[in-house]
Amino acid sequence: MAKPAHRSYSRYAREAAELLGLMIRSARIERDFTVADVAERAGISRGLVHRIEKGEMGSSIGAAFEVAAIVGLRLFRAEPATLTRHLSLEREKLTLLPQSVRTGTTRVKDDF
Amino acid sequence: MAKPAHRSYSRYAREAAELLGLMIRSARIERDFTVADVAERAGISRGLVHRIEKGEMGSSIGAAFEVAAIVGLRLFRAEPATLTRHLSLEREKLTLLPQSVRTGTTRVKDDF
DNA sequence: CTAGAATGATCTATAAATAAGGCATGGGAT
DNA sequence: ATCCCATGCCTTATTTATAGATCATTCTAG
Repeated sequence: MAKPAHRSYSRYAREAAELLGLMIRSARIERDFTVADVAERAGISRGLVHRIEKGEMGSSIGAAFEVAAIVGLRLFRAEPATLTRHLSLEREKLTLLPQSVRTGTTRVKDDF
Repeated sequence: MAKPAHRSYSRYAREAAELLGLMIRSARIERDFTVADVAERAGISRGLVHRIEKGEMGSSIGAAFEVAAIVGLRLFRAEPATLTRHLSLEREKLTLLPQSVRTGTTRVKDDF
């Protein structure tokens, strides 16, 4: 069962989503794309593009990032090629970290 | 009717989602949080946190950004306060742009 | 090596997101 | 001012994501 109703979000998360939406809208307008244009290109509905631009928390990551890509918005301040490189670096970084987190023992921080 | 099936995404969008997931996982491990910890704090299921970290395109913006906030990941390379300021600036910027895009006439670019 | 725990994956119901269409409004061009 | 079209916002049917539980696997600590 999925019990939820209306979820609560932190201010940071809400503002991040709203900022993403506004940046998408700016980029879209600067490129002279209509909402319908972007929707068709992304293969999603006009309404969804609209909701993404409004920063609604329910829209999917896939749809939002696809729209961002279409309007030329650079996620993570990175060009496509740079993004790929960041990805490789992050993958490497993760191999150096423990693959599971030990929680019960709080030893690392306060065992002195 | 919603007709879709499996959507296709651009490489850029897919890599951005994967990168976000990996960065979340790195931040979580560095902070010694377990997946279950983060799920409880975010008010979502353990499975969803896992899918977000895998960069699956279907997860919601709200859940992903909330998790990012919890593990201390800075979205858009901005601290919370900075993010709020960026948001204000972006709002202002948008008031200066046209509120609807004229598409039919291709005049702007090639009318010389 | 063993034990315990975290992770990863799968399944079912339920909740939520999405598509599609229509309609009202407002902005922009003429 | 007028017309046209993009935008914004509903509603409904359908698809999809999510919760929650369970089980297998992999990691870590001892």
